[in-house]
Amino acid sequence: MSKLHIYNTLTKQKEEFKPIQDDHVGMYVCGPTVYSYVHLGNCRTFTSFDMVYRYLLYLGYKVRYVRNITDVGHLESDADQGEDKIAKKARLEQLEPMEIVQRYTVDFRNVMRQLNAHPPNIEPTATGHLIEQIQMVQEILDKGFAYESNGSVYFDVEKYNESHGYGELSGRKIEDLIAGSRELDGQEEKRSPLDFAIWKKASPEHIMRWPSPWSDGFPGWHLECSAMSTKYLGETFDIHGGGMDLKFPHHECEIAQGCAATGHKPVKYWMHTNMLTLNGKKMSKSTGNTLSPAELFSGENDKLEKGYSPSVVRFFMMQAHYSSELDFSSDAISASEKGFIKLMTAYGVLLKLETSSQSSKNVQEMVDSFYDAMNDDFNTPILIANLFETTKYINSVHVGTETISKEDLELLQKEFRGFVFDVLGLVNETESDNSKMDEVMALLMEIRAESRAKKDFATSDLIRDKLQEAGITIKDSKEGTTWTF
RNA sequence: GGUUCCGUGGCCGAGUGGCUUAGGCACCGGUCUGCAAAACCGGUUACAGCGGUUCGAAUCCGCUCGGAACCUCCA
Repeated sequence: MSKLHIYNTLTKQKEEFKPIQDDHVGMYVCGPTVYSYVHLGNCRTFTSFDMVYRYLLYLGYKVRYVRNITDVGHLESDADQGEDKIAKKARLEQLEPMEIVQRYTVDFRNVMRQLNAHPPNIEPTATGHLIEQIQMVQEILDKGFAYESNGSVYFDVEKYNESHGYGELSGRKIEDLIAGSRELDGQEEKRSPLDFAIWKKASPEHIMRWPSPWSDGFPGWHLECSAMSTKYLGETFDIHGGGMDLKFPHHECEIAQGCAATGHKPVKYWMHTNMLTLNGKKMSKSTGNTLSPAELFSGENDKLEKGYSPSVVRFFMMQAHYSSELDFSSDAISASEKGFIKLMTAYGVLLKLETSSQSSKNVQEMVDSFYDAMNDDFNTPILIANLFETTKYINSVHVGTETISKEDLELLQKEFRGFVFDVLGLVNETESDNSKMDEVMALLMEIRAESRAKKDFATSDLIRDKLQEAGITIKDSKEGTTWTF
């Protein structure tokens, strides 16, 4: 069988995945800034990494998955003299910053739970790690890669570049960056426009502030991830993930901070997920081009005629590779819903399949194809294509044109279930565990069968049509009648 | 303006040198059915344009056109 390969955005090639420490994997993913409700684009990234996490677990790795909550520190812009996003929103809404943080953190966790994403093993917050961040600022200062200016501390990019090379991840050259940098207000404290704050002195009206050796202030843009990933995963860990839009400058700065503080690169495999677009453009809070999960699930929005369940949304996302752009549209999600139902129906059939002395197809090869797809840089669209090929086989066995042995059936049930539910993280929403409902339906099926036997099709069709209106579909076959939502 | 990426059939979306007619949705025909639905079998539509490399390119190179991300917070 193939081995897991990951496309490393640092080296720009697929590499065999070899954890630093035996079968233990450390994975850090940049989480959301909780200053407003998460939108579907945010969810795509976290759903993609949830799939990565799930597959690593499925392969038997012991994974420590850390995903932060950014509740401080991202500056609005340099022009704002360091006004904090959280603090700004707080003033607008007349709330305490931590109240804002709490509200949107709860919303975020709720949405991710609906999407059936596993919670991370550790979900650290920036405000909970001020001491670690201050220590890291000091380390970088001690190593000579930062300087203090008027109470703020800046990372010295040009000095760092002399010994380490800045821009490796994003493919940028420092000369180009200098040439392309814009003159902005409030930068006179910096030696170079490329330098970035790792500690920022708070202006008098700034709400979120902490004491430090340099000033009452707050940590810089990129420092929290470096401090927290180091604390929980060590100075060098296996996988660091995030959205493509974080590649520069955020992740570039993380690499620089890590190298400056410890002398070596912090991450072995960098992974970046691509954007979910709406109308061909990136979803963005600042431009308002967004669709919220709640709107999508309920259907209460001006973009869709109906709502789609979280599993359908998840399936839709999994039908594209994580590194490709994915455009959201009503037609696309609608097509995914039908495919999703087909897959779930096939799973139901798989559980009840009758066995023969031998299989008419090579089931082991099918199962291998699931692993091969995922081992090739988590290629979920190929996995799903292979699952649909298997679906055809399952249905053929059901109608008797193909056969399966007892051993193969057990294997296929285990792995099909594993990849669909454990790896892709889908939920079989068509499943009913309501025994009362089953009894009522059994009665209706019996009445209908009797009407059909008496050729009273008016009654049988009435039952079928009314149930269809209620969202329940009847399927007749030689073995009897079944029903699904 | 700079950096990077993309452009696949009616729609979504894999594939990156030769055999995947990927897969899903839609559509058409057939089997099954009291009629349907589902399922199964079969079919239709393709690699943005132009030029080059090659025995051979959707896949490599160049140009043109179109789109996206980053260069300011952003998943």
